[in-house]
Amino acid sequence: CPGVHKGKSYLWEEGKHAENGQKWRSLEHKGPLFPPEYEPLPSSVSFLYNGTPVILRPATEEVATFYAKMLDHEFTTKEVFQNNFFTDWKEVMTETERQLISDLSQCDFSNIHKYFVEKTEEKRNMTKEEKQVLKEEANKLTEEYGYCLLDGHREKIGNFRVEPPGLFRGRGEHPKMGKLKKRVQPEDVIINCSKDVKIPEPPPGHRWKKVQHDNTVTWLASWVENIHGHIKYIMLNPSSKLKGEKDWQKYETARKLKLSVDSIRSEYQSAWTSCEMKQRQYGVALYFIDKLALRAGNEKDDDTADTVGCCSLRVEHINLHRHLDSLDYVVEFDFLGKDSIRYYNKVPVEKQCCTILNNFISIAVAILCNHQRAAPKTFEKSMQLLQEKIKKKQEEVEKAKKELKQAKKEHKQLPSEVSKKLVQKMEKTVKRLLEQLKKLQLLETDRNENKVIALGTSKLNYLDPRISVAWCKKNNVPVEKIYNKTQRAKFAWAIDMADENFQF
DNA sequence: CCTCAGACTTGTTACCATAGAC
DNA sequence: GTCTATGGTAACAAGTCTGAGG
Repeated sequence: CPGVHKGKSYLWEEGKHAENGQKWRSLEHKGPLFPPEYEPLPSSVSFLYNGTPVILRPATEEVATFYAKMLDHEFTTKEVFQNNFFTDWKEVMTETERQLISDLSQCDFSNIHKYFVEKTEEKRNMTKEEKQVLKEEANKLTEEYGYCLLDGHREKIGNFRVEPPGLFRGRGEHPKMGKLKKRVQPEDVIINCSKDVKIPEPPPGHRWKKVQHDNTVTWLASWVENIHGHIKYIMLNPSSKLKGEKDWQKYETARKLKLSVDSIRSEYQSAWTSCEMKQRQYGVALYFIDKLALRAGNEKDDDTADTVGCCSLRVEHINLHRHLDSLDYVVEFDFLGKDSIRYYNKVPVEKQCCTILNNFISIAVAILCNHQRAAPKTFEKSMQLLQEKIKKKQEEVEKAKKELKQAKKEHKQLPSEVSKKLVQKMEKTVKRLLEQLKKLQLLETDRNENKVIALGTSKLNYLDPRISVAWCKKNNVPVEKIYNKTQRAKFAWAIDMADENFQF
């Protein structure tokens, strides 16, 4: 139980740390453990191209072994995997190799594959004593690299090894499958530890990218991975005090949430009736997260598998049923979630929720349909003019920003009343231009939406004008703002009749 | 105010040791 | 003794979310 540790109040410590974001006071470790260097294949094991043995330089051969080891897996038969692999492999090749090896289908890795299968077999057949020796060596490494000293406590590290090179697999239909995950060098690694301790030694002949002493973060080492350009970290094991306390905190938050869950539920339910689309979306999304425990669903990069969560669900991911399996108002979910795991569920929901969803879906469909409608001739032309205006304004903004930067620089170098005035003037100009740009952009989206949604028709024929009039009166908006002269004439009856309390 | 890098959590899978079945 | 099921854990991919900085 965190919080009642050996007479020390971790609660108090946590509170103290939390104030300025400090995660530790002292941190000492030996740095990450690197995978062994590549061992070239024995000369008896040959790679064949077009049926003929070809000797590859070690770097090229290494990448070939990554592929060869995976030959048993289904994914090496996938086109995306093969293309990505071959592209990256060719980049490692020498010019001569690249000239020769131009077609993956002519590559025969089977000897290499066989070699590794035999090696695993050999390892499996080792005697008990040999296995024991290996085990002890591994233990020694864990003992040496697997622990750190955090605020005087010896803590287990979660992943003390740098990830070895290989071919990226990814999950689901990942567009980057088969790409080469490059070998990480000490020169790529940032070390994080405290100032007053022994700094970890880089492997002989190498240096670290950087050694820093940032106690507002919990990681011991980091590097940038080449597939997505994300940062990878060496962090503590979940058994550590640091992780444990964080976990505990998480559940405490959940307990607090319990106290306000009723008000949250009534809040999102009332959002269902909001006149704002955004609010209704918010209300339904939160309802699903609450009812079905869906993940939030953040925005994703394009070059990852197409998976979604609650907020990134698309029209094709749900089906609405008035009746299904003797139930009313059923939402049928079918989508790929985290790790490309399929989520399939049929959920009866409140009628109101179903109506809103239906509404969301019909807006998407309407847009789809309206796209095919020819826009008025004058529309294209006026939009073009508007876009030119926007472009011009953007250039003006850029120019003004540059001038502002320059003015700031000059003011910094040689501050004077004149230079200060200039900076202020430029700041004003930039602000004004930005506002103008925003207005133009707003106009553009407005016009675009008008194009597809054909608001005019609804406004004149389908929407009871008394609703709009009432809204105007209630919100002190002049009716002139929403109806022009002709429209006001047409709806004179409504303007006269409806007060702010009108209910349709 | 918004974006996005960075930090951290969550989840799957591969691998391995071990226990029980045969 | 060998085979196989099982459970733990290392590895690492794939999420979430926050806060610094433009």
